[in-house]
Amino acid sequence: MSALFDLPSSPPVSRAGHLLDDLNPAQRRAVEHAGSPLLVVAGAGSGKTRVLTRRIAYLLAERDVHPGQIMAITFTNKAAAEMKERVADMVGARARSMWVSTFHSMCVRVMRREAKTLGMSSNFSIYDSDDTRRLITLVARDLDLDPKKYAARTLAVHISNLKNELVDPETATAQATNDLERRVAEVYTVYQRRLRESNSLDFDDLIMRTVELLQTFPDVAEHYRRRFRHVLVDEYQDTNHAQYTLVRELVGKTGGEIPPAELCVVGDADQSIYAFRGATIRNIVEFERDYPDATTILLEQNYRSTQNILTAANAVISRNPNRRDKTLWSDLGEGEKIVGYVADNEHDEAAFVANEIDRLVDGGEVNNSEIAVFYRTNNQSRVFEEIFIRLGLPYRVVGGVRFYERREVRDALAYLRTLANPEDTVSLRRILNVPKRGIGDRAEACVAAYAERERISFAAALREAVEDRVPMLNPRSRNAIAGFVELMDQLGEMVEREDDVADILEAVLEKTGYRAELEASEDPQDHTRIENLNELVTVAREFTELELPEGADPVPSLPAFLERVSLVADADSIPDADSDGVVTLMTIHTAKGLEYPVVFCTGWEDGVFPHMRALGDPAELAEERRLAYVGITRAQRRLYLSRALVRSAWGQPSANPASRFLGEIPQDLIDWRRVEPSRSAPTAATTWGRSASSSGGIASRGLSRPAPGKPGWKDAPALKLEVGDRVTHDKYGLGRVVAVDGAGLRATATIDFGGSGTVRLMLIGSVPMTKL
DNA sequence: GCTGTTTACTTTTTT
DNA sequence: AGTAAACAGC
Repeated sequence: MSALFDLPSSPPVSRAGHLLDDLNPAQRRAVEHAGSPLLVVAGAGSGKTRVLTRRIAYLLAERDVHPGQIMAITFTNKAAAEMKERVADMVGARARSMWVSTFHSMCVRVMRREAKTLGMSSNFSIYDSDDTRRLITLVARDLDLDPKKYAARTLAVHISNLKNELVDPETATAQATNDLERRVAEVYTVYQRRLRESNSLDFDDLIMRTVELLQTFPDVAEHYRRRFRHVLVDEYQDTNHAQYTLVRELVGKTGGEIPPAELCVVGDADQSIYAFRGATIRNIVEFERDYPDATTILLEQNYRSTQNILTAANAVISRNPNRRDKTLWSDLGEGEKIVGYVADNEHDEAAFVANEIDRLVDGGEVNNSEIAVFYRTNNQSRVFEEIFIRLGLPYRVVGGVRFYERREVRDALAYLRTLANPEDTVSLRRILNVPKRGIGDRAEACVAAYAERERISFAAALREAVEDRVPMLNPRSRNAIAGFVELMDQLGEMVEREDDVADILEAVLEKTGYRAELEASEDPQDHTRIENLNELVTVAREFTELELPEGADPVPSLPAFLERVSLVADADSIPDADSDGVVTLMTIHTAKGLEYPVVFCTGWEDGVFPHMRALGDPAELAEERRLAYVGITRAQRRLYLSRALVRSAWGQPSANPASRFLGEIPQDLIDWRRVEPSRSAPTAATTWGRSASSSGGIASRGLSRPAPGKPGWKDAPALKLEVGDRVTHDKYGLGRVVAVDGAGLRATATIDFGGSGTVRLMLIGSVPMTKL
């Protein structure tokens, strides 16, 4: 870009004025603040990105900061790219020497550079959650754990949590107090060893090991502290303990060799919706305690939504305990009322949404791309898709099964990863017999056992197998393995020659027969798979072509491509507001950070939203409420809230009470288009499953579940309860059933007793409780 | 070693 | 209802 901006001695004062001109006083203070650590509490829609980018531009223009001294950390690649672009728009090409990246890619960058220090090779693979789960499955099998009692996924979650807390395997072992914890520690220990042997790091390792690096090697830490004098962190409420520590290590301490870097974090505790992934609100809440001389600035003016929408959002979020008081306001006027709708069932709800979209678009008020439909869980998208297809309403679902998680894409990438890092055992074993080439479980186990015994890598053991040094291996398998090794060697030559990734990938698909197998298949799904693979080739092709002309980057394309692919999820696929005239469907989680003129927030039912799993736990319920807050605040002009009286889940229909969050919104803000039929009116018994011709009353009480085709209850619970039933308990008093689980002897009900809390009770035997 | 069948399990998922 | 992984039988 313009060379003008590259001159260090030209920070015209007028530019600074320009940088601050259109900011409100709080935003301006956040941009100008110098010295002490700064916390910007930025409510939804309060111009947080604008503050961050302006602050960076201001540092460069007004405070003589060199771009190379700036590190800005985000959570998504999309956010990083956007920030980089917006800064570049203001300051030009100088922006290129800043580090603007996600936590993970920042750590990869550091780890590649310092790999040797930690005894690793810099071509390490990065394992995503699927690879992680696979490796844990292998480890658990080796340890003879009962896969039913210790599911790989559960173990993975526990290990991930330990890593997020920076607990190493030794500490985990020492701290384990019960059977589960001991098992987890055991698996963790072996898992970590296997990762090391595979020259691989999982997502959590990227952070944890970088922290380890900085803490163990002061000179390394010092190098980065000298370089980065300004650290900015976006979405601070989403940081976990490891990331928090990483930031502290980067910034350094007062009284150290080097004065601490200037830290600026931006976030909103009310929008923390990733606690289940280890994010802790503590980091933002306790910022002032962690950094005693910190300054806090509140951004409360919202530039996105009308006041009615904000009032509703404020009302809901204010029910959360222990929160810093913050009230969003807008000068955009009250705006339209929020529209409420009570549907008979989920189909009815979808039909309402579709009709309403039709009406709004026909009226010329908005076009499809300005409309979004949100739901709590991905499976709720189906009904909307069905009706949108029927009506010919163009839509796009964001999220769900991702491109890079598709089986065929992962298989292809596993080949590439094996070629780039032969020690990557998980990838190697994934493709060992894909497509089928006669190397079955039996043969694989033999090789694995041999590798383990000889303390060599799986890849090395395969080569030994070709030489017939692996015992118990039948000759047929041996030949199959020889063929596989030969194939990989051929492909390996292309890697040696540093051919383009796209060419290597093409060769993989051809020589392995992967594509041929799919082409021969009758299954229509396999047709889609071929298309996905072609898409992957295109991505690879674009990648090489994109990298070459721009940077004088002599990096071979394979490792670079793999890194990009493992760290770039395709959340970029969210259509721009002005793109192709399509309605967007997604979960509320995915919607964070986005905004739409018209928002349909659906499924406001206790058990759906808030989710059933959250009902029993105040902390989880608070998170659901933040989710509600996020959902509401995505809307600019029009907000619709809907719920269904009956919704089918897991094949069985169930009647759900209204979401408690609905009641927290001042009712005068809501224009109810349709309400629940009055309870007192005698309602004809509703037939399950039949569609909404009747008034769609509440599930009648006492109507035991008709189980056609299934044998009757062998041990019927003493009390038959349905979600939504009201009960009175001798000890807890009045309550409402929020969930029913299990059958017969194991039937339990989760009951919200209001002030007395939510309790899960067995329904067997004499229950001190009566149904009202 | 491969394939068809049964069984358990289903929240959210920036990397 | 739909899936993915474990299991049984060829």
